[in-house]
Amino acid sequence: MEAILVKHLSAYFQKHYQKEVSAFEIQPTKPQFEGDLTLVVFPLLKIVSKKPADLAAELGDFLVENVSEIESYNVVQGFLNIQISDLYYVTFLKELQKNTTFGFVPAKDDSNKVIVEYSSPNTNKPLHLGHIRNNLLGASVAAILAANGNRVHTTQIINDRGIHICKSMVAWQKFGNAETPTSSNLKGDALVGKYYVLFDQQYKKEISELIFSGRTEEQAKKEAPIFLEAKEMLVQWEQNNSKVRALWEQMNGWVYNGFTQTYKRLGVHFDSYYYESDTYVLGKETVDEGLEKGVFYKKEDGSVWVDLSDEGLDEKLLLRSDGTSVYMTQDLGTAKLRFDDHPDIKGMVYTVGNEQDYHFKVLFLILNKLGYDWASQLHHLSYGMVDLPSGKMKSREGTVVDADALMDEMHATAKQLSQELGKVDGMSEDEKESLYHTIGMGALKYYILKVDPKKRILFDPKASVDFNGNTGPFIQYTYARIQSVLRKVKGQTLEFQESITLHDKEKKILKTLEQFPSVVAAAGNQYSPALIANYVYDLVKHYNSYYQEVPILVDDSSSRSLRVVLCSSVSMVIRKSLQLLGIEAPNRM
RNA sequence: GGCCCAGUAGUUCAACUGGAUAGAAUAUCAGAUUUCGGCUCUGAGGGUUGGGGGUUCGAAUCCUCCCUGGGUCACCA
Repeated sequence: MEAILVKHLSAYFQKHYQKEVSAFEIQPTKPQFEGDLTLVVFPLLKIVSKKPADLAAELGDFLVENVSEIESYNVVQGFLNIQISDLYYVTFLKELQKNTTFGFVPAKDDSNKVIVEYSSPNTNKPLHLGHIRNNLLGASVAAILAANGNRVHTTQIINDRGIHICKSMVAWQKFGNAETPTSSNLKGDALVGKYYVLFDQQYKKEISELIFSGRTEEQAKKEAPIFLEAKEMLVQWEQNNSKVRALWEQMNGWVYNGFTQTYKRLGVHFDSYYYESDTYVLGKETVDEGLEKGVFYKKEDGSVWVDLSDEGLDEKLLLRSDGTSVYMTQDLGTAKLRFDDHPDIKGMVYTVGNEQDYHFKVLFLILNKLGYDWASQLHHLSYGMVDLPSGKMKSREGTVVDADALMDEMHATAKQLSQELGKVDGMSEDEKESLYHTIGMGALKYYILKVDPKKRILFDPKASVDFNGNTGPFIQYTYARIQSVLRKVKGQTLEFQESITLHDKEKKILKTLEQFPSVVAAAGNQYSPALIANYVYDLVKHYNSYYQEVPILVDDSSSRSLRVVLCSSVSMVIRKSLQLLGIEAPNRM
C-alpha cells in the first residue's frame, strides 16, 4: 500500500509543482487517531511553502479522488491520516492465500552470494552460552539474508591449533590414563575440556610451589614444568611430529563429534569449515602485496606495519620481526582465501563478539586499502555479552554456562511446565520428548534473538520459558492453537465474499500481515532478527485478542470463510517468521 | 588516559532509524470469577528517556560537555 501512495504522491508533486520527490514519511497511524496510514507532511514544506494543514488537506483530496483504495482522510496538524478501504485488505488477503512464498524473495543464480561466518570455536573446551548467542544470530541472519534473495553460504573458522590446544593434550597425556569419550561416557568436547581445566589446576599448583621456593610470579608462570611441556608440544606440532599430530587429531576428532551433537540440537548447520591449522600460515603473500603497493611498511627489525593514523586509528602490526604472522595476518589471508574459493561472492558477514570491534574495523580498512573491490561488502555482525542474573560469566571462576547443560535445563523446565499445565496428556513418550525439545529450544532462541544484537543481554532461563508474555512458547502456543482451528475446518471451501465489513481486530491483523515483506527486507539490511521477533510477537498479540472476541468456529455467517483464511494466513506468517529465527513451530502443544 | 559501545516504568525489552500523548511483557496494587491465596479475566498506578546545553516546526534518536557501566588499545588468538 505504501508503494501505491508513494507512486501517486510523487506523480502529484511532479505535475503540480514540477518537483522530484521520491521519499515520503509514511507510517502506521497511531491508535489514538483515526486512519490506517499517516503521511507526515512537515518534510514536504521545504519543497512547497504552505501551511502544514493546508498542504495535508490538498494531498488528502487528491488521494481520495484518484486512488481507489483510499476512502477518506483527516488532518491533525501536519499529519495526514489516510483511511484505506476494506476491499483493499480483503483483496490483499486473497492474494496472501494464494502466495505461498509470501515475504520471500527468490534467489538469483548469478548474484548476491554471501558468506556468513559464525560460531568459530576453540577446540579445547565445550561451547558455552556466548556461543549460543553467536550461533543463533549467525544462523538466523543467514536465514534472513536467504529470504531476501541472497544465496547464502555458512561457514566457520575453527581455532584448532595453538598453545591452548596443547594444554589439554599435555594434561590428557599426563592424567588421562587413555580415557576416551566411550570409556568415560562423556561427550568428546566435554572430555577435552575437562583436561583443559586439569591443566590449569596443575599449572596453578606449580606456580604457587615455585613462588614458595622464591621465584617471582612472572618467573613462575614462565618456568612451571607443565607449561614448558605445553610449549614444547607446540613446537613439535609445528615441526609435524607424527606422534603429536596423531594425538592432536584424535583429540580434535572427539571435540568435533561433541560439537556436531550440540549444533544439531541447536538446529544450526555449516556449508563448509575452515581450520586455523590450515590458514595460520596464510596472509604473508597479502603482506608482501601490501608492501609492494606501498600500503604497508617495514621497520628496521623486519616487522611489518600499517599506518592507520589518517583514519584516526593507530599503527598496527602485521608481521613479527621473526617473520611469523599474527592474528591480523591470518585474517587477511583467510578473507582472501574465501574470495578465491568463492569467486562469485559479493560479501561476507563475520559473527563475532563486540570485543573485537576494533580488530574488524582495522581488518576491513586494510583490505580496502589493498584495493580489493569486495572489501566494501564486509560486515562485522557484532554482538554484546550474555550476562546471567548471578553476574558475569568468567571461565576462570567456573561461572561459564555450558551450552549442553543449558539446553538440558531448558528441556527440563519445558517438561515441568507442560506437565503442570496438563498439556501433554494423551501423548506418546516420543511426542512428549520432541515437544519438550521444541518448547525448550524455542524459548531459548526467542529470548536471545529478540534483543538487539549489539546490546548486552541478561539471560534468565526461568523467564524465557514462561508461557506468557513476550516469549517463544507463547508464540508457539498461538501457532499450535491456530493449527487446531484449521484442523477442525479442514475440507471446507475457503471462498469468501468481497463485500464484507472488516472487524477492527481483523483489520489490525491484516495491517500487521502486510508488513511482513518489509520486515524481512528491513531485517535483511540491518541484520536484525530482533525486528522479526518483535514483529511476530505483535502479530500474535493481535491474533490472541481477535481470537478471544471472534469465535471462529461457532460463527456461521458468510464471513466465516474469511476468518478461516485470515487464520491460515496468520499461521503461515508466524511459521515463516519463526523459520527465519530458526524456531520450530509445533502443530500441537 | 585515547578510541568504541551501551544507559528508556521496580525488572526484562520495544519505539519501523528525526514524527503525534515514549509502548509491551513482567512485578505491584485494586476489582471480577471460585475449590484456598495458585489459573483466567478487567482495570489502575508506575517515566524529567543518566544529567546539562545546543540544532528545528518536532529529539529517546543528531551535535557538544559531563556522569555511570562495559569493551579495547600485545611482536596473544
